[in-house]
Amino acid sequence: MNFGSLFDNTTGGVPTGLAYGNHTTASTVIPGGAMSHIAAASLFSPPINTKSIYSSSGLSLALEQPERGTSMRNNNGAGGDIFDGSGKNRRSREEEHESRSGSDNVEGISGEDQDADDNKPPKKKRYHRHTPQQIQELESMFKECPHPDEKQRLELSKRLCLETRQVKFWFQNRRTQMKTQLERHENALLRQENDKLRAENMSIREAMRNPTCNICGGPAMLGDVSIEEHHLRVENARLKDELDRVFNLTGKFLGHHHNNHTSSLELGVGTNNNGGNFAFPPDFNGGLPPPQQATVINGVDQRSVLLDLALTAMDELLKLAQSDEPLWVKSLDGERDELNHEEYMRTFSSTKPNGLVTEASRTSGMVIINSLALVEKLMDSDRWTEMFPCIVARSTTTDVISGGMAGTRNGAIQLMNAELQVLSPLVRVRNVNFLRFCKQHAEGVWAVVDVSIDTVRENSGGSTVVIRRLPSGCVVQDMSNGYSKVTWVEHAEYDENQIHHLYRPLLRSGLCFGSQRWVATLQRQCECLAILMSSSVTSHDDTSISPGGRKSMLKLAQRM
DNA sequence: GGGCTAATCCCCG
DNA sequence: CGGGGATTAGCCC
Repeated sequence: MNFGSLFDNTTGGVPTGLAYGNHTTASTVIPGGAMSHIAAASLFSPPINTKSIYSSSGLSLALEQPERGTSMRNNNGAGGDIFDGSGKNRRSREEEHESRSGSDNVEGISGEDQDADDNKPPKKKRYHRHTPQQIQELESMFKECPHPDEKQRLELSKRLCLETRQVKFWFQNRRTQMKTQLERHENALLRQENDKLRAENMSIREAMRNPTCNICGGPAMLGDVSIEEHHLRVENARLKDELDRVFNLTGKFLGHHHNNHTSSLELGVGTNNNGGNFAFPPDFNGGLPPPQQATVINGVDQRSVLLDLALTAMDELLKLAQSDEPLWVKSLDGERDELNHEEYMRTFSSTKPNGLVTEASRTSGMVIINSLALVEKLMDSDRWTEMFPCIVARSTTTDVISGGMAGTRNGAIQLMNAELQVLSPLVRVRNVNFLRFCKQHAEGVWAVVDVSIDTVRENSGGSTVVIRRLPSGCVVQDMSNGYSKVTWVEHAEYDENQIHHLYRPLLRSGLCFGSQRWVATLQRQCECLAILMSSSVTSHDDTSISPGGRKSMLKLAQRM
């Protein structure tokens, strides 16, 4: 059998054999003539608008060209002119196929016929395309169910006059095609993403070649790290310079000179003035518990260093407390004095700390407490914490360098650790290590000075100083009316980058840790105590004071 | 030569 | 046995 006979056999009506016509006569592939009516109508009428119907289907793309071989053949089957146009060539090709397929059935659907004629070259496929109508049906079926079961395939094969295996192949290939399409789509998306990232990468590289400052928009000369490093180097040089001067002073004071030092001592003193007006007595310990064993670091007695530190700090505090303009300038609200930093640097031969922000303020106030009691409170870490609950979260005396002289706090030097706080969740607690030195300057005149010491004890040299108290503290002078005049100086420096930006203005104006706050708190606490002391201490019906607060104040009052 | 499609081969569950 | 991956064959551009 050949296609010629198949086509000629119009009574059979259907060239269904198309691919397998060699062995499958019309009668076998399309049983009976029942198919002929439907098939003749649906399969062989030329597609009106094939493209619109199949444009979405990859498998049916080839069908967009109805003049191609398959369609031509189908058209021919419908009675069209097979010699029309290029049809002649195709016809001859088909004839080749036909002649081949006539005897070659290796890949034929009916395997049992495979060796019917074995004197022909095997494995030669015939070229064949399903008709647009068949494709359309298959596509619509595929949309509903990409995996038809056997029953569905059988039904479809009958309806389309295709072998069930053909239907099976078609669905298999269609799924493969669908998968390939999806992969292509994904690849396209990935390529797009890749191009985008590549462009982004290029722009970042370009930006890195010509860095601009995010803040000023100008060219950035240095990266953040190197700026920080630069600041650290400058600060380090400054500290080394200060250390040299302090060691020289220590040498003068103690009668020996330290030539070499590599101590990691960081001094919070902003001045290098010699203490001058204060001399330690030979028995500086004053009969009080002897100081702890001298700590020697790199050949330097740390105790002597601390003594000198205390002296210079006290000297600075007194000068700050006693000077007026131009060192101090009244603040706008008139409630405190603000330090004239330039004058300060001239007076104390200080250098401006690089990368740090300094805050210095001075406030005076009358406080209903006598100097001895106040000194006692300041030198006792527990009482000090209770006195300034909103500023000091916690404090401990870590070391006593000197207990004072003759049973008093005069000359007492101690190392303390404290957590300074601002009652705001925005500002974290600042941990400071500092030296506190108490000295009586005259009858009824005392001064207590604090100055930060960082890494002295640990000798680690690696701690980060967030906040450092430069010589700060108070000078208290007894008044005749039971009050005393307290002059509080608060001088600190911060790494502004480590302070919450909302609090920078407050810090700069001293509203967080400044002298005003210390004095106000001191006054408030002492007034409460005075009230408690003058009224009935046992009165428990004052609901304006919390039980805890009352307890705390009673404790303080009883100690006074 | 590469894309598309029908069909085949082969492996695996 | 069917599904799916790999491959082949044939055709077209």
